[in-house]
Amino acid sequence: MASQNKVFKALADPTRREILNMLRRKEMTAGELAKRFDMTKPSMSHHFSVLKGADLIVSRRDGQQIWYALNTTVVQDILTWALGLAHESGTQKVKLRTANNEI
Amino acid sequence: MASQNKVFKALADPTRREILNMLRRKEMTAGELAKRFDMTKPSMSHHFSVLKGADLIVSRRDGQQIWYALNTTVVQDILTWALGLAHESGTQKVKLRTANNEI
DNA sequence: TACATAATTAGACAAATAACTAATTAAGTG
DNA sequence: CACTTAATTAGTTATTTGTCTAATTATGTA
Repeated sequence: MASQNKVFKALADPTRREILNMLRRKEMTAGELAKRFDMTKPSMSHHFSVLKGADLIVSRRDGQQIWYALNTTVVQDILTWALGLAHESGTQKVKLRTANNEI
Repeated sequence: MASQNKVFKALADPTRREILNMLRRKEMTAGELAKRFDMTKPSMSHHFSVLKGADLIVSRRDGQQIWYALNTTVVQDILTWALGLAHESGTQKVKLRTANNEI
């Protein structure tokens, strides 16, 4: 995990959690994302920067626009952390699968 | 979930995450917990209060001591949230089981 | 009651955070 | 080049957060 602390600090803000939610299905540009919040673009830029610093999102430039996408690897790390809490360690091994039995 | 925002704010501090980790296996008293951190008891008390406010821990008094224990229900809520992020919703249903196939 | 122990509450303060406006960078277009 | 659009960076400010010391509450015991 990038830095566990950066990840949890990033998740502490509701705007940033909502950004992650919006990126769940598809990548989006900074402008597209910003439009959906009642906040200035510089403020949104700051949130993108915090999410990037935590490795929760990745970005790429395409012309004038910057596309942001969820980094599911770090989300998996959060899951692993929460699983460690949820199930007393040592006594139980955990498996995490989809309905189709994929990892 | 108590209030999703309170939960994530509570998780944002490394001391509080460590407290949760220590409560993973067994409940502990405020004093026992406080001893293990390089911090005053009032500071620890504050962290307990934040964790309680987020419903991440529960407490009971036994004589002079207050016992704290992890509330695994809310930890499950965090898992559910992270699962929602990790797997694009709609296309996949998720199951979460232990090695013994318990829920 | 008087004292000790466990823990919290109150209040102060420095550091971190999230928001804004103004300025800047980068890319596209006439 | 001049201008527009997309986005970020710089700098300011109010609020929140984490820590401390001092005071208080609650319980147990001689």
